[in-house]
Amino acid sequence: MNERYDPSEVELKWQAIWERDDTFRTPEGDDLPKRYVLDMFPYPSGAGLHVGHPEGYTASDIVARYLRCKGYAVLHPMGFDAFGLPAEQHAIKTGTHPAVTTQQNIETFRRQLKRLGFSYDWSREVDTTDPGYVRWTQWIFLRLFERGLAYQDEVQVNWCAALGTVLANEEVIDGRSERGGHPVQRIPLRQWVLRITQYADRLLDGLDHIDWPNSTKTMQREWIGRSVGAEVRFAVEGADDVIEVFTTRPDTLFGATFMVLAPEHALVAEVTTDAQRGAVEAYVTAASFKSDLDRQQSKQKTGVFTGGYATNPVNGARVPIWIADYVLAGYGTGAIMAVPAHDTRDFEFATQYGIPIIEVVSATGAASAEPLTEAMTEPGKAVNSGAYDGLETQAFKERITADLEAAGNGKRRVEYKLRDWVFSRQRYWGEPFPIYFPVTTDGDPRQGAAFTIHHDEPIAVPDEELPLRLPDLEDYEPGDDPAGVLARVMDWRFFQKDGRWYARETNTMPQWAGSCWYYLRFMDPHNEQDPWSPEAAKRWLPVDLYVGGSEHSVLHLLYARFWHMVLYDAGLTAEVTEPFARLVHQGMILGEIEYTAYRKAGELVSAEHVKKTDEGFVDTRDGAAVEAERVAPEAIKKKGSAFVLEADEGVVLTSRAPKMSKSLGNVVNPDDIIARFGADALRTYEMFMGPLEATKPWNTDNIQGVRRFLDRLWAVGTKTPSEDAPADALLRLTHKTIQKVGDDIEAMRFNTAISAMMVLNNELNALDAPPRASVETLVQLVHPFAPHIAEELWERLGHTRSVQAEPWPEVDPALTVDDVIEVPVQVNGKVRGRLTLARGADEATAIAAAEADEGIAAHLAGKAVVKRIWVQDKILTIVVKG
RNA sequence: GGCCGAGUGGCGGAAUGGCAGACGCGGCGGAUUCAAAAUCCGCUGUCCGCAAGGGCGUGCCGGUUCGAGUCCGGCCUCGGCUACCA
Repeated sequence: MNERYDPSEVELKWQAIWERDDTFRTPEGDDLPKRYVLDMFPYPSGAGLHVGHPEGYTASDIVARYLRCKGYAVLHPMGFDAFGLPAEQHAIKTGTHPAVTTQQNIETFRRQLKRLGFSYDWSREVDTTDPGYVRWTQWIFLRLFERGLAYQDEVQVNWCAALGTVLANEEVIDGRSERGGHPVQRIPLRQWVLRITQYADRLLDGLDHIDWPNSTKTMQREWIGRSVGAEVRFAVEGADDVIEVFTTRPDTLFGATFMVLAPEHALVAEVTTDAQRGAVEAYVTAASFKSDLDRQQSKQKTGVFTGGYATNPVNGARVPIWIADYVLAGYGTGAIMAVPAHDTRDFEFATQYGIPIIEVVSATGAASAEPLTEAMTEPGKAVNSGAYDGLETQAFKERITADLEAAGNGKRRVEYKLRDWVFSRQRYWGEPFPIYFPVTTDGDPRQGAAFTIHHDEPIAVPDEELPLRLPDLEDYEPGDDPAGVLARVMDWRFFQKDGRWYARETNTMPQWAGSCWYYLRFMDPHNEQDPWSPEAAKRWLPVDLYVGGSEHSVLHLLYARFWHMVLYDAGLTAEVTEPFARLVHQGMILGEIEYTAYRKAGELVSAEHVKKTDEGFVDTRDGAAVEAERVAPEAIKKKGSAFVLEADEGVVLTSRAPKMSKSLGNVVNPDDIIARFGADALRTYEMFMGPLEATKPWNTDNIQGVRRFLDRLWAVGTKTPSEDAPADALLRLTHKTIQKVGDDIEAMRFNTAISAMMVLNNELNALDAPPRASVETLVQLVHPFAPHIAEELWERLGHTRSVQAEPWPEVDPALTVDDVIEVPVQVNGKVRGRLTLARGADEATAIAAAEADEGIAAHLAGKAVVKRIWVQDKILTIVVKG
């Protein structure tokens, strides 16, 4: 017997060898077929890797290693998405330059990733904050700018004057800043915006041709939110103004009993009568202090009558105009025709303010006898609609849209929920925009001379001057200028050229910028002439497998697709329209399962009486507050379908796995796990936990089981093997295992692949001298999962080159099935016996054998056989009666 | 409210419409040991039974089928995402 398995010794040894031999360098040339296997690169936070990271990374690493063995040239790179707020906030607190913090964090991440034995080609590492990378991010921005896809606009932002900063929606609570509780107002601020809406239809259509999870495609479709309807023009009474509305239900035009403008709508002041002006202005001001979030969360609808009226173009009816914040300025035209009978929101509003409700669609084609009690939003037949009565909804929509168009009162219109993408941030730690503006000044603005910046004349920094670098700062605190931190850096901001003054853009790009194209840079990361070469694009695009969390289902994946399409239009993507051909999301890893008991004033309360509310836990019987208390697993037993306290069986507990979080103190650190069990055990355990896509609870006891598997594998691999061919049964098991593991890797069912390997391992472990052929096959199969132990055993089995360089074991299909099989026999749906038959035996043989079987015959005795169903090599079913 | 997903032993989980519970954890028993850890072997859904054997079992109700964890319809519970988009 050889020495014990010491993971850290084996793992560090092989990591050094891989590094020395450059084992995972991407092959040059294009003689091998290619596969591009990509992970979503991490943000290198100060906390280091958590156990969620290695889950997706291990999955892709298994596929990458497997594909190399299958004869593919594999591109499997890693990098860092390193711009972002935490480093900037750290800088504000400590004065440390974000670049310094970022580099430290990257080093930690890189070390941790290497310690897990991932087969990345580290020579291709990218860091989005590296000026050599920023240069090309800026270069791509300029391509967008040239194409008219990047423009400036006044966008409503959450401005907090007290903090001197623009806040994200999540940072605003009840109209006040999350930090400090200062008032926050919606103000328009000049921003860079990307015209993603121009690509809405292509982004939608492209989804039909990619192998992505359905849920993700659905989310993107809903995010884009294409809806077809009509634009309808309502003339304002007593003025020349026209209010345009967008509606998906032009067939309900006869039921429009009021109109609503968003408080920000341009015509609000125009239509308001003097009598109503005070109330309207107060409402508009109040609305400007509410965030989108607040508006949506308030349950009750509010609004004010403007005093003005418009005319319904189809019947000349007089329609009162209201303003209300349930109508969003940013969608459609910012104005609606309200049809309370057939829209839930309008119904609610009309009911509240006593506005008439006119039914214009009914299921039967006859108007209802009773007043409606809720909005009827289903299609049906038109009523109360003049000449259109009786028309089906769909036909009505088409007819009236055509009629409106003919009369000049409207037209067909397509709307999207998707907004253009606000692409600037008032922060320091991001890519500066390679844009500057002419300045009018009577002196040197850096010395305090007055200046005017002509933002309407943006000028691109020439490509050859990129990258435009960030200035170094002493102080990263946001200032009182909404234009951003960089606006204070006068020496950087202003410069003279040909005797004229210019000012740089002081906004920076959002974190998404770098992650929108990193998969392209990986193809050709050291190219100094171009962001990547046409040859590289032709060789590697598209990404064949992209693995990452479903939290990026919409934004990152939509933005990256958008940029890719723009770059496609620029002729840079080798005619590949979609960047990520196949996408897989790894599931979340939760903390260990916890059991919770509840106490009210010290007394235990059974869980069925406890309900979680926003304030905490309460007793549903009297509404009293209840405390949650964690219970150790030893103090628990199962009773029926519930868990109860062993000491008091009347007390029902709840069991659930909470998310890992610092505040719960249940975060598992991969470094600790590697120290105790080894990287191979961690990798294999994370794959063994369950299906890759599923949310799964962590359980440290279970990793011990995987470690035992590796210990036994070590025992098998270090025994002196037999040079004889495997016995028939073992040979067949070996081939079945090759088949299963290969199939499972391709379908990314790693948990069942591991269990198949465990079965073979257990068989081999029972032998004193396991046959070499089977042992070597097992080591090869294990290699993508637990590469270090596999390399070590492969070497000990007498091989001199890396197991990664070996071709994947061949399956003999004839050996993946047995000659003699056991076939169950059912009588009336219950298994009553089993037959041992030659594979391929016919029905007559099976029936004869079944009837000869004593146990089965007993169930047939005295009964009439109604039917026999013989499924070849699977099952024999006999249906009897009587 | 909407969308997506999931409910199977004490636990994580297996099962192209064809033997439910593979594999692993935990538990119980045994071997080894002076003893323990580690390791190895056996048992382990549940109920009845000394046993042979049998009954019941995949959240609930119903359906399709010779046969349903799997397909269909209706619920319940949990999780994630999203939320007045006219």
